[in-house]
Formats: sequence, C-alpha cells, structure tokens
Amino acid sequence: MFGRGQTGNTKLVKQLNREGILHQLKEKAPLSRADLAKLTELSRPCVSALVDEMIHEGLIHEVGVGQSRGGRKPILLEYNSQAFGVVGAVFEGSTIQLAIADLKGEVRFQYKTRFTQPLDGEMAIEGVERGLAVLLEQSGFDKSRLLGIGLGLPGITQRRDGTVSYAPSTGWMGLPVQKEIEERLGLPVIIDNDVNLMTLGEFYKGAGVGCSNLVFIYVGTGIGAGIMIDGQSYRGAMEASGEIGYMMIGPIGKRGRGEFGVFENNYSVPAIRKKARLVLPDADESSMSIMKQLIEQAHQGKAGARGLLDDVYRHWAYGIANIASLMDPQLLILSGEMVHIGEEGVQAILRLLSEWIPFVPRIKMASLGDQAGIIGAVHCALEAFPSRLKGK
Amino acid sequence: MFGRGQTGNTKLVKQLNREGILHQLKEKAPLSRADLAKLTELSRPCVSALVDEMIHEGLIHEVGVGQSRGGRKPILLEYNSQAFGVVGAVFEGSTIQLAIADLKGEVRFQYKTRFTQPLDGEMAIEGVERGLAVLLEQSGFDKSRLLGIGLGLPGITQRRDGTVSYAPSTGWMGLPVQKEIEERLGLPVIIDNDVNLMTLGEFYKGAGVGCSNLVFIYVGTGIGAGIMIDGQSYRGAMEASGEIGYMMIGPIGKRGRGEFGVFENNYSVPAIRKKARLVLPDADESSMSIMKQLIEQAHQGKAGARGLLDDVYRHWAYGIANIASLMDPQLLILSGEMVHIGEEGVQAILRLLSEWIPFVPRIKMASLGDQAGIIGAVHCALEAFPSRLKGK
DNA sequence: CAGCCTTTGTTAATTATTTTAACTAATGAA
DNA sequence: TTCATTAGTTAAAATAATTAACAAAGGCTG
Repeated sequence: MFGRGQTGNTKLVKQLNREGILHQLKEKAPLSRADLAKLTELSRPCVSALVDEMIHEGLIHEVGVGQSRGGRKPILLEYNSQAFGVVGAVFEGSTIQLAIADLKGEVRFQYKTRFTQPLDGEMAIEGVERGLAVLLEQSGFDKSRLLGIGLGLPGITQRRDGTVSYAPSTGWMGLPVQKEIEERLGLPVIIDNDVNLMTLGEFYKGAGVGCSNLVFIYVGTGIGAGIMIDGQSYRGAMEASGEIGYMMIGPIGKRGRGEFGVFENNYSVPAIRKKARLVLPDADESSMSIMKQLIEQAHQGKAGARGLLDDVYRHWAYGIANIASLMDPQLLILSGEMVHIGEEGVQAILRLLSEWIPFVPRIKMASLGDQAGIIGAVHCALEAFPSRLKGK
Repeated sequence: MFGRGQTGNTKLVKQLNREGILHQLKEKAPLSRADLAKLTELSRPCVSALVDEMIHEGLIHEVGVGQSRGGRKPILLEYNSQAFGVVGAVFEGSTIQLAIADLKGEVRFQYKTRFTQPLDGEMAIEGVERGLAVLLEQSGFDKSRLLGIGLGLPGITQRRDGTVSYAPSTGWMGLPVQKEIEERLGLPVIIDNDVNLMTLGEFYKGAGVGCSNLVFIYVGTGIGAGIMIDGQSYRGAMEASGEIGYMMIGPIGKRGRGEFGVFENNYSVPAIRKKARLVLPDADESSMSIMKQLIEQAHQGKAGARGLLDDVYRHWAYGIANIASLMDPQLLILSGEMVHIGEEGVQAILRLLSEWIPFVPRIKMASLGDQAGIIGAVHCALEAFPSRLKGK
C-alpha cells in the first residue's frame, strides 16, 4: 500500500486526516464540514473534530454560510492561508529576487535588487539578508510568522547538506549556502537548483497545473530541464537530474573536461547568438530575443536566418525527442528563449517529432515568465516547511 | 507526509504495520519479535499481536530459537514464502517462458516452449494455458495457491486495461491479452513490457539489488530501457517510457512514420550486424554474439572491425550520456548484447562519458542473463497481487 | 403557515488499535 | 544461587475513528 515498510500509530492517522482536510481546502475552498466528509471519505464527526482543532490552531477559518441545498445552510470553511508565510529567493546572474508568500503560495510582497557585478557568495548572502529586512519593513509582516526560506541558485545543489556541489558559471562550488543563511537570518532554509524551482513554479501555478508528470525545458544562458514525476520533483541520485545541457546534440568539438555540455555549447542562447552573427551580419546585438530576431528575418525571406532557424528547431526537437522517448512525460513545458518561437515554432517542432517518435507529447509554453523561479522557490519552502507541524 | 490528501483510519495503521513487519522479515529473516519491534519502531506487544495473527494466517512461521544475547533465547520468525505462489510468463519472439515462484520471488519450477514460427496472439495465449497446465502437473503445485500471473511481452502495454497499445514487431496492437488469459485461466493477470520486467528482475535479484534509482538498458533486436525511481518502476504517462530506440542517435535517414526509432535503426544488434557485413566480409553469420566477433577481430588488428567497434561504443555512449544527463541515475545496468563488451568495453565507454558529462554514473553489467525477464515477471505479479490481502 | 423532508452539524457510545507499565520466562555470568 | 538481561505476554490506559441518534436550520408542499 505505502511500500518501504513504514509503520505508524493512531497519531499518524490523525496527521494524515488533517492533511487530507487541508489538502481539499487548499484546492476547492470554500467547503463545508459535510463537503469535507464526502471528499475525504471520513465520517462527519471526525471531520468536525479535526476542523475544530485546526480552527483553534488558526489553520482554518469559518467564512460565513453558503446556500442551502434543501436543508440547513452549510458553514463554509477556508484554509487560512494568511496564518503563516514563507520566503522565496532566487539568485540569478547579478540579481536577487525575494518574495513573501502566503500558505497558498500566493506572492504578497516582492523585492528585487540588481548588482553591478556578478554575485559572489558573500554578496549574495548579504543581499538576501538586507533584502529580507527591507521586505519585512515595507510589508509590516511579522518575521516570527515566517516558516522558512526557499532559495534557488544556478548550478547543482545538494539539498541534504545545503551546499552547492557544481556550478561552473558562478564558481560557488562547495559553498555552504544553507547553513550560512540560516545562521544569519535565524530561519530554516532549503536550497534548490534554479531550473528545478521554475519547474515547481509552473507545476503549481503555471502551465503545468493539474499535470503530475511533466518535463520543463529552459533555454537561456544554459540549457536545463526540470522533472516532475507523480507530482513530485525528481532530482536524481546526485541531485543532478535535468542537466540536459550535456546531451550529445550538435557538433561535439573540443572542450575542457567537465565544462559546459555539448547541447548547451551549440544551442543555448549565447551559442545561437554566435551563429547568428555569421549568418546575419546586421543583427541586433541588443538584449532583444535572438529567436524573435531570427523569426523576423526569416519571415523577411533571408535565407541565412531561415536556415539557422530551421537548424535550431531541429536540434531543440532532437532534445525533446530524446527526453520524450526516455521519459514519456504527460506534458512538456518550453521556457526561457523557447517561448519566443510562438505557435509556428511549436508546430515546426511537432512536425519533426511526429516523424521520429510514435508518441508525441503535449507541448505548452511556460506561462509565468521570469516569475516562475520565485514562485517555485516559495512552493519549495512550503513543501519543506509545512505549517501543520506548528500545531502540536 | 504522504501527500495526495489520502485519509485513513485505524485499519490502515494496522495494515501498514503488518506490511512493515513482513517487509523486515522478507529482507532480514530470521528475526525475533523483539528484533522486529526495534526495526519497525513498534512496541513489543503490538508486534506480538500482529505476528500471532499472521502466524495464524500462515504468512509467518516460527523456525526455532536463536542464540541468547545474555537473556532468554529469542523465538526466530521467518516469512512463510511458501504460503502462496505466483506465475511469471514471458513471450519473446517464438518462445514462451513460464515459471512458478514463491512469495520471495524465488523461482521454484520452470518451463520453456519454443515454437517454429513467431507467436501470434492466439498461439501465445494457448501456449500459456498449456504451459501452465504442464507446470502445475509436473510440480504438483496447487493452483488455488496461485495469486496471479505476471506477463511480459514486447511492445507498449497498457497495464490499466491490459491491452497492447503499440507493437510494430509483433502486430499485437490492440490485443486484450490480460482479459483473454484471465478468462481462460481463471487467475488474475498483470501485463507489462518485456524490458520493464527485465529491469524489475535485475532490481530485485540482479545487478540492481539495493539500488533504488536506476536505468536498465537493453540492446538486442531492439533498444529499450527500464527505469526504477525511488524503488518503483516508472512507466511514463502513456506507459511508453524507456523507448530509447527512438532517441536521435546516428544518421536519421528516411523511415516510415512511427516505425522503428533512429537509435534502434543504427545501433541495435541487427543494425550492427548489417554494418559488420560491409567491414568484415568473412564475418560469422551464425548466432554468435556480434560484439564478441567485433572485439575478437579488432584484437587481431583488423582496422575495419576496430573502426566499427569504436563507432558502436561511441554511439552507445551518446545514448548513455543523454540518459545520465537527464535522469542522473544512481546506477546504469547494461544488458542484452551490451554484456559482451566486457570490462574493456565499459572502460572505453566510461572514458568517453568522462569527456562529456560532469557526473558519470556507476555502470554494471546485467547479472541475470535471459532469466531477467521471467524473474521480473514473477516480481511484477508479487507487486500486483500481494498475499497479505488474503488474510481478512 | 404547518408539517415534513432534507441537509448540516454535534453528542455519546462503541470499536479498533497502539502504547505503557507491569509481569513472567528463560538465560548467562558472577 | 543470585542477579542482571533479554524475550515475550498480559492488562489497563490512551488515541482516534465510526456508528447511531439527535438537534438545528431551512426549503417545499398542500
């Protein structure tokens, strides 16, 4: 039934049932006690007792009465998502994003700093400290109501010991980020890879809502993926899953051992930009999306742009085909630079896929933009520091 | 704690605890009641009660007393793995393999038929019926003690409805295998893809023992993979995971839509054999392992063989690199034709991998040979039809 | 608008299961 | 022989769910 030989006692049942009730309330509020009894398949007295207990603890609120369905009017209940809060934080290049969210994961207050230089470890940690202070002050949120911090950063993170184990781009390897920040801020911290958190964000609040089995692909400075299996983030044996920048796609060339991956060297944004320079000497070197430029120029009939565009679609499709054939996900979410290829680009990729693989997955664009990471960070904290432990 | 909002009552706790006790006994028998109390973190009276109940039901046996550890001698208990049995069955090309195993998954009786022609659906079903009859007669095993049948077949199987959804090689698409056999034999049936079952076999009894996070790769007539995540078989959204024969590795060429995959077309056994014919005109066309031949000839200094061998290693390594970068498995198990490459071949592949990816997974050869499938089938049945439900 | 049926929610008794504490049994070592 | 130790059991207490009965509140019908 549950596997892994875990045992339990009546306390476990109670916790399970409390969780069951909260779970329903988070998804389908407002609900009456009677509704909850039906949904959880618990008896009405049991639901009443647990609900009353949780109302006492402040986890649930009564929010008025509902319409009668031919009898006594139901007393509607809602999850008191304001009882506690969590912090989400994301480091990215030279910026730090911070947010305070409620227990539903809705971001209430947000803050962003941009530094003039790429963050080093010390700056980053100090940045979070100062950012949180500002956020608490401006919002008037009480720090004692914060359950913890979910923190996203580039590179491979070891969630267990809270360190960064591999990060060629930032040089933070070996940094004990979690411990440092926990000591400085006096709040529990959970760290995770930035792409994993974007995946979590899209899963809970974006294009992946309602889908328990998906792969999220991000193309930016690097290329990475996040995996949700059975509603749970899959991080791999050494927390290094989703490092698809290392897939063997495109020319292999010569490269230092253990540096950047082949796929990334050929089809990340910087790589495409470099190729574009050869094909489009008059290309816009601004921060404008390289894919938008390519598409525009291809529409104008420029053969070089058309050729490169097709090449990029083809190789991205290789990556997707590899992922789909191995994992058979319910849904694939495209993000980062990929969102700029539009419906036309997706169709081009789907056309290629249908030539190669028998089961073509559903493909959607990411819907949260650059908020995905911070929203994911918030949910990461909610997963790691559930409020129910507070009540006895 | 458990997620997914499931609820329960005291019955659930009891079942959980019974499972916990059985789980320990399956792994570490013989154990005393006191040992079990420590291992399961249940109280001694509780363990005693549950154990006595299961002894009554015939699930557990007392097997004498053990050495005293400074006090009263413990009464040793063992899981009564002979209480019931399961059947494993595998269809492969023109052969049917059948086995009866005990509750530990140890194969007790085995049977194999070879037909002169490739199996069609009707032949296969009749073959299982007759084979089981023979097996029951020869072994004297009582059919009423069989919990069910685990059945492996090539192609993509839908475990839910028990049909074959995709099988270009056998033409069994749409066949309601499960229902047919259940009706004919009066035993519950669970079906699964053959490579998934081999994976399960290696996981429970072979190279993957003790590793909860692995990918199994099979190269034979086709190329396929099986995935274990967190001790559970991962089958994907449409039960089509592990179809790595469709990875984009090697020349793409022209091919009918939705036929065989690119990787498979280039680096499966038939594909390699075809290439070998060009390089080695005097090659042995017998059933001898093509990799053994290649390696032998390469050792004799034949450049053509050496070149093809390196090419095969390189492209298999591409596949492995793709899998490892996406999934970060704890262990990779090589099987089928791959087991013939030996330590030397594995080293060659590992050397390539370490050039391309930062985290090279542990690699092992499959250890069960052609028994992997049938052993997996047996465990598949054990997972699907647990005996504990029998007792009340 | 009175009576009745329905839905919501609570109360009290019952049931299932675990735990705690105390006890018996068996054994090796001093 | 005695004592400390480990194994296993018994009886009472504790926890939490369910069942059955009831109270509260509202709509509908004649």
